[in-house]
Amino acid sequence: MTGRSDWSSHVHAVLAGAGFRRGGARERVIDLLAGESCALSAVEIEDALRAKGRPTGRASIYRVLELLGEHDLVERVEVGDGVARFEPAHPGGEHHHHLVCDRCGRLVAFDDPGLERAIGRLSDRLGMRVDHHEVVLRGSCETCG
Amino acid sequence: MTGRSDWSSHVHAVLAGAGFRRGGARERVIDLLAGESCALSAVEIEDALRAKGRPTGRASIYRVLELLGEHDLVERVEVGDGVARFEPAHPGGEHHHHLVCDRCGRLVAFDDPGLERAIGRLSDRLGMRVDHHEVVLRGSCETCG
DNA sequence: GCGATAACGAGACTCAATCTCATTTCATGG
DNA sequence: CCATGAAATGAGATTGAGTCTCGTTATCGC
Repeated sequence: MTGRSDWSSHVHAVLAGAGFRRGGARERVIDLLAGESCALSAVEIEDALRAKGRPTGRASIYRVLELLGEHDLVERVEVGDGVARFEPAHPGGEHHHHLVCDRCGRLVAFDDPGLERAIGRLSDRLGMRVDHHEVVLRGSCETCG
Repeated sequence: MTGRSDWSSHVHAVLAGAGFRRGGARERVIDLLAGESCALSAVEIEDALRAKGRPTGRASIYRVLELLGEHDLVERVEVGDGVARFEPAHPGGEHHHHLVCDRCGRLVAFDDPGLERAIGRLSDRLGMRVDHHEVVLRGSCETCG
């Protein structure tokens, strides 16, 4: 199992290896993401950092997220409300997908090996290189059920 | 196989059955969608209608798309560029998903029974009602391969 | 036709996301 | 240890998809 601070050091290792300097904004965003389990939007990150007394420029937050995304260090999740959310991407490749509750809007994470296998077989059949996939289910969560 | 004008009459039947009046904007959007195979964004619809000499208000286009969506007459597709796209949803429930080419941005449609079965089994396992699902693959298309 | 009301549309508005550019910070070599 | 050039940052302007308002227009049951 890949832990939280492990992700953080993985991120630092990758970025240092790619020749990037360190910077305050980057550290703050990485710290925050490392400690959050659910996906956060850029605006939520901005608000959370300000609330923690570590205000950070909007442009920097988007820049950091873009950088992390380019290096496959975060996963971008879009559930149809026009807002992009981000969560740590773990090096092993294990990942999960999301169910969006249409009643309360809550985001529920799940994983399913059968689904992953089906997508793997599909990639082979299509004969195209598939680097990434995202599955979004819509329905109602246990609370709203 | 469900044809184009078939979708159009299905839409009219559903809306008439639900007690909606007809209106110019609605007809224009439905006509356009019925004739297009790929998913269109609201802005693309606005531009296409204006180009065809049938200019239609933006608010009306969004209203029509929302109405069609509420009645499962269109499928909303989001591929991560922050723009919602819409395409006719056929009554049988058969649908497809999309691969987005990261090089040229092209949208390629595909369907896969194995994937649908995996999602069906997953819904059962989760024990939550799953009304809808969307799968987006990212990679490179045949042209860019 | 007439009237109630649904449908429409011009344009103001919201807000996530992007862009600009001046300032600050880093890390390297002298 | 500090000068220096590049990278990183951030305040604020800008963009653009999407929403909202409200007065006007069209539909359809009577």
